[in-house]
Amino acid sequence: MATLETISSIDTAARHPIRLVANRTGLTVDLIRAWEKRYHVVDPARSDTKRRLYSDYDIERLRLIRIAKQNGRRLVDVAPLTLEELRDVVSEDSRYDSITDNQAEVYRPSWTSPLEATDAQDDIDAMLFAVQTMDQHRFDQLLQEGLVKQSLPSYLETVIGPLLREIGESTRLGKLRIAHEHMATAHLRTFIGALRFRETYTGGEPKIVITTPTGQLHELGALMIAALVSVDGWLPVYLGPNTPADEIVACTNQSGARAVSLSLTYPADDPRIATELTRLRSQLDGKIPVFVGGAATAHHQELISRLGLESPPTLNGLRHSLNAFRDRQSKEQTA
Amino acid sequence: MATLETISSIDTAARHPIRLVANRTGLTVDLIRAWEKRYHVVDPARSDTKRRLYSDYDIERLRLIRIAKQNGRRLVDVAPLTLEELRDVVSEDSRYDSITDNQAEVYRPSWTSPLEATDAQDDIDAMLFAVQTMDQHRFDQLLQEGLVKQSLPSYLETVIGPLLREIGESTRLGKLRIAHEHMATAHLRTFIGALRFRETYTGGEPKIVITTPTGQLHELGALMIAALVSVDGWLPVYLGPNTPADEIVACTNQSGARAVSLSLTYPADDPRIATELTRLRSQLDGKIPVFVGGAATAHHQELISRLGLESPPTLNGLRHSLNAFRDRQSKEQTA
DNA sequence: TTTGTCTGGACAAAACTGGGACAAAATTGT
DNA sequence: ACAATTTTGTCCCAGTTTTGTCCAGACAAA
Repeated sequence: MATLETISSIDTAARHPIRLVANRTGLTVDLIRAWEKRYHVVDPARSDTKRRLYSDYDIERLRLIRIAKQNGRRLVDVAPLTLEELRDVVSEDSRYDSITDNQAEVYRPSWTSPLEATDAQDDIDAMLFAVQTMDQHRFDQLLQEGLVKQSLPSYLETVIGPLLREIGESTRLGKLRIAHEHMATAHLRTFIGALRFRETYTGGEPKIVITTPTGQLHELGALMIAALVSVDGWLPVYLGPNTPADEIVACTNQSGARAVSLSLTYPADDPRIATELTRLRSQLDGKIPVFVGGAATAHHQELISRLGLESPPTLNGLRHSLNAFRDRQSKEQTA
Repeated sequence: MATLETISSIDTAARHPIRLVANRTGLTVDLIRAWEKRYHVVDPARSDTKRRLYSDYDIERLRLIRIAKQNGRRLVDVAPLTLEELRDVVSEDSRYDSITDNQAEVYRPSWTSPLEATDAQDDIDAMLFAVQTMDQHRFDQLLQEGLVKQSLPSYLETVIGPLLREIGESTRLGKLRIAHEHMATAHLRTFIGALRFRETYTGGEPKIVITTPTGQLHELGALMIAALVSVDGWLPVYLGPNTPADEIVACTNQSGARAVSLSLTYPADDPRIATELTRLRSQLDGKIPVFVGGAATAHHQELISRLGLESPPTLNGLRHSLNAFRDRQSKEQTA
């Protein structure tokens, strides 16, 4: 279905110079040539002066191989595969990857490998510095580069989330100006928003309404959730911040969504949170679960459990709960 | 209405000397000539004494080629392309810049309707329908496709702007729910935000701080301005909505921006608009012009003229004012 | 006069190519 | 666990192509 469409849309015309291929794939020029020399990973056409000319097909191949390598495959093993086989391998690996991610969460609570830990903190520090110096371009660049190093879910959990918290904290402490925070927020909004388009849309995905309730104006948490769940094959119906409970209900009904997720961050003690959550739960079909997340959930534990809402402690936990819910549902349907 | 003027918003009249072209494109005078000599990148008209005279069209071409080069294209490959082809190439490249997934989702088929002149209203209606039916995917698709048909400035002016107004109006009249408006806003935020990345940063661009003052929570107008001015070689320092005057000043000073632009939309009668604008103008270096735009400017004409702010009536007007300001400045500098 | 632009050509830096070397990292064998 | 082997990323070289910059002398504009 989607695969066919994807394949057919890849142009086999050779027209891209090696530099552009390097840009797009994140490989170095040297490496691309080395792979060709040793394993004939690709066999680009040539210009009349022997310059390499790559097709979209070649680029896709290189991209997939790079990901496969990152997942632990050896170049010798993946080099001879066709594009379709590569796709299979990569998607299989990423499934496995996400499982180990979750297990890792359970097994090692906080002391993630020293390498990864320092890496993430280094990245965050570099980003904070870019924000402080108002170096927008550098900030965007760092955001992009960071994503290359790991899977989207772990990136959101280990880098973007902490970054957001540190920016908020620094602003409160006066280490950053409000203007810095605004700039960073605007760029993060654009960056995370763009992530959602990376996932494929086939039409069959279960939908989930994602927003923040009335009074909660910070949307980045909700947006992160939207990006995250689309990785696992949900289709987010993203409503931005500050949506009244009635509207969430109406939207859920009209779109046929099977779940709702809300992000609560600031202000944490807004009394509207209680009234909105209560109204939402009472008006919404009981079969539709409501997930809440964000820094402000801690202030509302009692209410949340009384209303029967779910509040997984981390993004990964949310991801887990959602997938479990979906699997349970699809099992019930077939039975 | 404005259709005729804006569609041909790229002027083919030849009148710019080579120095100005160099200033605007960030290329050197020598380089522009070399490109012409070797690849006929542009073919400027000549004065009666053989001076080169470039049109806006030529400038746009040169800008795009510079960006294409930066994306890894070779001059030989891009030199013979038409303006439209160049736009395609550049937007394709910047979309795939660094590592992205899934070609199918964003790959633009080349068979888009040749009917360039189809009424913008048709597009808007289709988009409104997609919003009403909560068909997010269709909405995104329409936004993308619409952009192919015309230049970014005219697209913003003839489609996105009117679309925003109609969505707002329809929501007020009850034809759309708040949820619909929220969904549309969220997708437009992502879409317009992504547009800014089409332009590349070279380091030499003059900066302009863009935001909305305290109390103005709608950021799309400001974001449109940011996308627009980056087309003309400004580097927007975008701060999102709701920024206090002090912070705007601080940001302008730290970033070394040469201008400020504010978007005023809703609520139009917020008294904070007056106080914030007054404070901004008094604290800001007098040499830095402040441009205001948006639906709410009409309510503050008297204040605006009293403070000496500029309020061009349309996006295109803003564009022209800004470029005139820059050209005036660069002339003063060389003198 | 002084400054800027024009043409044409020269020159040098940058980028690409094929080939190979080398060391770090991963894997295998014992 | 340790050494041997293989895999893999990076770098260097010399030769070619591509691309940016500079120069000289003539002319035009301020």
